[in-house]
Amino acid sequence: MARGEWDWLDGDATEVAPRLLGKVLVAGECSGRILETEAYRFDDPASHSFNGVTPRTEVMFGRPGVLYVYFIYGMHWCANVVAGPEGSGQAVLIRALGPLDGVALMQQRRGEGRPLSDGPAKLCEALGVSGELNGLDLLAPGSAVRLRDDGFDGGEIHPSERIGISVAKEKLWRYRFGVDV
DNA sequence: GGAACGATCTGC
DNA sequence: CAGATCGTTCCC
Repeated sequence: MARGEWDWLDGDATEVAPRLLGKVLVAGECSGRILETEAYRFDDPASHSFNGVTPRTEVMFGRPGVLYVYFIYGMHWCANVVAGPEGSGQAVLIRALGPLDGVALMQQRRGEGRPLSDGPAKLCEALGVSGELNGLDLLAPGSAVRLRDDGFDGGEIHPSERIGISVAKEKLWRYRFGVDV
């Protein structure tokens, strides 16, 4: 992959997901710290990639560090970071952010009084992420959405069961910091 | 061509 | 706790 500090994205989703905690997701003037992730592996019946390459999952089988955005329940978008190795069909769902920059705009997009980014679809709405950004390179400096590492360390990471799935519920592939940050 | 269902959120 | 709401996938 040869991207220096992001080489670790080229690995199993269950290793990449905890490592994404604490990193910053930047979208235009808005940004937030990643506080919750879930891993979806290629051999995982809960993963979109489980049944192979389809028009939707094509991006999941692409390069690590790419944004995979999917549409769910007829109204919501969710954002993932493709993990590696390339062609293996793995991704990490971003489930929650702690708002950093552009909070006023995020609140405007979400609606007054509504929570900003404590859910996968909420954070997409807050950051203005939708299907047209699917396949974007999160590691390119000029991208509309990108990842940043500011050296933040949130401490201990707690694995738990993933949310909203009907199969493979026993896997502890949801990751959060042990203490609120 | 049709039907079932989904990595969610909201308001009742 | 159920409704909203439609793309994706699979089966006939």
